[in-house]
Amino acid sequence: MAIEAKSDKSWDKFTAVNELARRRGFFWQSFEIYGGAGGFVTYGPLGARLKQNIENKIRELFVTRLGILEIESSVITPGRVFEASGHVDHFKEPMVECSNCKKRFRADHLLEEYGKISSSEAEKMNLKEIAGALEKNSVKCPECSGMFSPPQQFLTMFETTIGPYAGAVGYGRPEAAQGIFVEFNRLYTIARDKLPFGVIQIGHALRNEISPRQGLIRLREFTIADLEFFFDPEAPECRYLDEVEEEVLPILLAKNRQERSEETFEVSVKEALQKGIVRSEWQAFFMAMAKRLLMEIGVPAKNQRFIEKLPWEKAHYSSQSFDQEVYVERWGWIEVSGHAYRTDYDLDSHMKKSGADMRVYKEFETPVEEEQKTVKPLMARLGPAFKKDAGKVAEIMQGADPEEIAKSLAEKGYYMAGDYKIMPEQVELKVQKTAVRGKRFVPHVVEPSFGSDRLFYVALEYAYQVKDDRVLLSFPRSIAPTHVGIYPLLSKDGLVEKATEIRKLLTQEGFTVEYDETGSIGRRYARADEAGIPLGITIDYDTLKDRTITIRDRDSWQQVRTQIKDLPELLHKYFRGKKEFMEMGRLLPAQGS
RNA sequence: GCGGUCGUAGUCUAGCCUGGUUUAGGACAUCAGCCUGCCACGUUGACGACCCGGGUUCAAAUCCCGGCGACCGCACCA
Repeated sequence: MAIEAKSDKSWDKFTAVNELARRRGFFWQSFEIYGGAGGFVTYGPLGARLKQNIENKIRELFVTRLGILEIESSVITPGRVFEASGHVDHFKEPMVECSNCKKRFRADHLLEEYGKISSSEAEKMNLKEIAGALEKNSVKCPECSGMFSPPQQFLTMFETTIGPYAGAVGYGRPEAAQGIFVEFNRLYTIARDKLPFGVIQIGHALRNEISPRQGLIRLREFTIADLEFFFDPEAPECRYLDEVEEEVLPILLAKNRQERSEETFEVSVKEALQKGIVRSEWQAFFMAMAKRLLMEIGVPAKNQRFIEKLPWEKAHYSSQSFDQEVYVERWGWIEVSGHAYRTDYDLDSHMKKSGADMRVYKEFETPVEEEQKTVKPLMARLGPAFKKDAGKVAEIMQGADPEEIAKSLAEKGYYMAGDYKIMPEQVELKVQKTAVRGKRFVPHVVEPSFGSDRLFYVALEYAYQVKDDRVLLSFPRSIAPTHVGIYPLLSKDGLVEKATEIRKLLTQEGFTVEYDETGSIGRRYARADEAGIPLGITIDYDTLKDRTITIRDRDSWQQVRTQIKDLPELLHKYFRGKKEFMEMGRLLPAQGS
């Protein structure tokens, strides 16, 4: 318990939160009966509900309010998808181990530092080449000058085969984003061929972390909320910008980070865009939304910041990245969301790999007149000249660049179509004027990506409070896993029956309710505070007389008295943030023991 | 993966060094009563543990080895 735990020197919030979480059923490490497995957690009843509530906040913010489309795709993904996306190449690291001191190093980093090999060069090398390069440059262990073991690749994606066929390699997705990109064409149609539009997916992702630690902060299986927002790079304006312009973003710039400065500077969204700190309006918009999301789950603005990623820290697909970080007691700043400008990288890669056309068509406001040279083979002349090869010749010419044909005919007096010599009189050169009404292009993407488990953790940590040696979880009311507790003051004289009635009334209204009649009333309040239940309804003898009850506030422990019949409406308003606790009834004088 | 520290009921912990004293002790939580007119009251009782495997020994929670897991540091974290 918190009371004893506090006197312990090793006490910190992380430990306390994890302990409470396990005890009260928010989450715990999975597979405990088999000794546990690192990087996997089970969310218990309260945790599962809290997590859903947080994820529903994301939905409310993006799906409901902005009309972002939500999809759900599979975790297991054919290998080609992640070959195209670049993950197969980038999600593994060549590592060497010093055979003397056993320290492990990234082989490519060693080559960059001691072998004067550029990072792009080092990245392209295979294991043999790396081994060779290490030897050639006589790279030794920087710690103890020992020799290295042969380099090995460590792939951080979970690999499997799809069906019984060894050749059908599949991976557990390390992000939900690719599930959106691969379905782009269909989604674009469903969005009725209009940009901009966004698609979100909240689901599990897998990363075979070398050493997952830190509880919920780094898991091997976790929930990610990836939002891919597609827009026309020539029309990059964000239509909701005015809603967030004045929102202040605390930003730690890459150039300051390189000077080892931790100084964030506060800019409004508007300024950040004007000064070019954030390059995309949509990205700035989503950063502002992310800040609001975190505030809504209980993290004050002063404990949030955005850091710009250094070039080598950025994901392979990103042209500008910011991490949203939240301050937690144990580890300092931890990432809760990433904001990447993915440009057209992913769609372009899938186009190349799959052959599917993922461009969208854009009509110009006014059609553009374009002059185009065309070559028309005159079959009447080609026929007699080439006999049965004439068809083939015509085909070659139609595949060739008309400009080149014209140029050759003009300069040399003939044109070589493969092995065939074409004379000017065998073709008709024309300049054709066409009205080009639009063009095809690959949309750009900005991606906000939230780690659901980390949001969950920070919500828990920020809700954690100690008041008079009692623990309470002060969740914002909109994410509280349980809405109201219902308590008969005593378990006799008809109070239980009355309480049961009220319980039924409120569950039918859709509230999540915890009914508790065991132990003293104080104990039940304490239990409820620890589960983060914002309101408690107590049924006492006056209830039987005048049909009123008391509502108790978790955070202030104050009580108001009100009519049972008003409860449903009052509670609905309270949980939608349209009524405050003190407005729900007549305040009762503080009751002490 | 490496090094250090550690692993006893739901939670926290005593015992381990120096093997037998233990039917493994306590606190809190939980459950069933009694009590109780608003903040972990009191009281009676109940439930409940030596991470897993092997070894040493007449005897292992205790000593040794291996595994798993946790925390810290190193490395890693697109």
